[in-house]
Amino acid sequence: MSDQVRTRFAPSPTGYLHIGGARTALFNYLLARRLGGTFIIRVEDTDQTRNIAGAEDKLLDDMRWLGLDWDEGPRVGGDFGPYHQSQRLQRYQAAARQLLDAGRAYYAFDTREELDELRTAAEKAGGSFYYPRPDRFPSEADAERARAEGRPVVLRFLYPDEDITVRDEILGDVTVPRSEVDDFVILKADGFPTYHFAVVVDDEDMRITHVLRGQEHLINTPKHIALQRALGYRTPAFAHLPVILAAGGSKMSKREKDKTVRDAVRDAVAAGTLDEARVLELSGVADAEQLKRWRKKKIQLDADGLERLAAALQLDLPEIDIHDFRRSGYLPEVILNYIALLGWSPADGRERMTLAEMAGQFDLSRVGKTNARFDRDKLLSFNTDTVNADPERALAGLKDYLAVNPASPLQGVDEATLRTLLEINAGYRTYRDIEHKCAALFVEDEALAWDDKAVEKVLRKGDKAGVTQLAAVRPALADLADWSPEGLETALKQYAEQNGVGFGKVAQPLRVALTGSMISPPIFHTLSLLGKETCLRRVDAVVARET
RNA sequence: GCCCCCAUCGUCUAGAGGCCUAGGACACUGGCUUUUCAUGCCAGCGACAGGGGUUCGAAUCCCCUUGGGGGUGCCA
Repeated sequence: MSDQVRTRFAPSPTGYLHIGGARTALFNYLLARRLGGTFIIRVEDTDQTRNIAGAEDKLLDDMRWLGLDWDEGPRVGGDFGPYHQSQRLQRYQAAARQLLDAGRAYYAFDTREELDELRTAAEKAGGSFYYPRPDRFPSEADAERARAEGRPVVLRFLYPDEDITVRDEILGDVTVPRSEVDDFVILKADGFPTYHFAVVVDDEDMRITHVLRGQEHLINTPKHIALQRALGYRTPAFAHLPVILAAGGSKMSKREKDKTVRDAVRDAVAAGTLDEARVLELSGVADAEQLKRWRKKKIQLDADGLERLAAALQLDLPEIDIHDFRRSGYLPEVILNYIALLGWSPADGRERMTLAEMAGQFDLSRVGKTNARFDRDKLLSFNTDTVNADPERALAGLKDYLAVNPASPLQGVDEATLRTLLEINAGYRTYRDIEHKCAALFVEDEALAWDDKAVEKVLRKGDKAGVTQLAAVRPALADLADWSPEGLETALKQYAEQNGVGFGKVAQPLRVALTGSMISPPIFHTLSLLGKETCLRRVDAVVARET
C-alpha cells in the first residue's frame, strides 16, 4: 500500500531525552500505531560541534524504557536507512547538486564576521536580517577559488518569490509571507547539510507521510515546503504540537536545575552549612572566577556538578529529562499517560490509559493548539495510583529505580524485604518517597539523620516526657521474644493500655529514637525490620544522650 | 523591532451557535479514617482575558486591544 502511514521522531544526540521530545515521540508513535503505520527514529547528528558522545545510547535507552518501540531506525535497521544523517552525506550532496544544476541554489562565501556585521546592521535599522541575493551567482570556478583562499563555501537555496501556506493538521492554514524567509544555507562549509535540508531529503527518502513536531518549527516549514517543491518531492502532512512549558510559564529547560541549585547554594552558604571551598570542589568548574560567573548566571554548571551539589545539599533537582523522572521514581507508563494529556484529550474523556489504549483512539483532530504547563502534582497523582494498584508492577519498578540509583540506601536489600517495603508503604507516591521514609532502616546508627524539630517536640518537650517514656517501655521490649510486627503490636498495645498512656505517646518517641524523624513506616514494621538488637541499641543511645 | 501561533477554573482540559445556572481531572479548603508521614472517603471553593460587532440566541463566528508563547543561526 503506497499510502502506508509513516511517522518519525528525529532527535539530535545532545543529551538525555527531554520531556518535550518524549511527547513529540509519543504522538508520532501513537499516530503510526493508530493508523497501522510505521514509526521511525532518525538521528539528526549534522552538527558536529553539538553531538555528545554517548548521548544517542542514552536517548534510545530512554525511548525503550518508555516503551516507545520503533519499527525502523538505529538498533533495528530498516529498508530506508541509513538512519543517521551523518551517514547520508552523499544523499544531501546529490540533492544539492540537483538544485545547483537547476539554478535553485547558489554558492556563497561570506565569513561569520561578515554575516554578523550584516545582522547587527539590520537589527540597528529595526528589521530582520535578510541575505542579500547576488545579481550573478558564483560559478563553480569561483567556488574553487574561494576554497583555495580559505573562505567558507556554503550553498544557499534560492527561496521562491511567493508567500507559502502551510496546511497544518492542528493549526489550520498558516501563511508565512515571502518577506520573512531569505535564501538560507542548505549545505554548510564543512560539507554537512543544515537541518532544513537534511530533513527534507530524509523525509522524502524515508517516505515520511506525517510530520509531527513542536510548534517552534512552524516558521521553518515554508522552507521545507519550498525545498520539496524545488526538488520535486511530495509534501507530507504537517502537525505542529503545542509547546510544553514549565510551571512558571517558561520553556522547560535545564536552566531550571541550574536555578534550583544556585538558589540552594546561596542559602546554604549564607546559613553557613556549606563553605565556599566545598562549593568550588563540588561544582566542577575550573576556578573561583568561573564560580563567580555561575553565580551571576553567566554560565551553567554541567550535569555532574549539579548532581554533586544537589546531593550535598540533599536537594531534589527538578525533573526535566525522562531520565530525571526515572531516577525520581516514576513509572514510564505514567509519564506517557500524563504527557499524552498535555495537548491531547481522548474522545471518550478518559484520563487514565495504557499506551495501547491511547494508540487505540489517538486522533490529531483532538490535539489542541494551546501551550500546556507541566504540572508535577498531577503527574504525582497518576503515579501514586498506578504504583499502588499492582504489587508486581510496583516491585519491577522499584528494582528499576534501584538500577538507576546506585547510591540509594535501599541498595542490596533482598527481594522479600523490598516486597515488604512496598506493602508497608502503601499510599506512597514515588519510589523516592519510600527511600526517604525507609532510609533509617538501612543505614548505620552513626549515619542517622536527626531532625532537630522532631527531637525537640517528641523527646524533650514537657520535661523530657518522650525520653522518660522510652526508658519506661524499654524493659517491655527487652523481654519480648516475638519480634514480628504482630508480636510487637500485641505487646506495645498491651503496654500502653496497662500503663494508661495513649498509644501515640509510646509510638512517637520510639519512632524518633529509631529513625531520627517523625516520619517512618508504621511503627511495628519499623521495629520489626530494624531487629530487636538495633532497636534496643538505638533506644539506649537516645536515652543516654538525652538524659 | 518585525513575523507567526495561541487565549475556558491556580493547572491540564471538555465544549465545534441554543443540550452551559460551563462538565471532568489535579491542586487548594473543610470534614472523616489514622500510631507518624502518606493514602483513602465525603463535601466545598473555583473559569469563558477586555471591548466592539454578527445573530432571535455566542464560551463557541468576525474585528480590535491586552496578555502569553515561538521564530528572526553555516542549532535542531
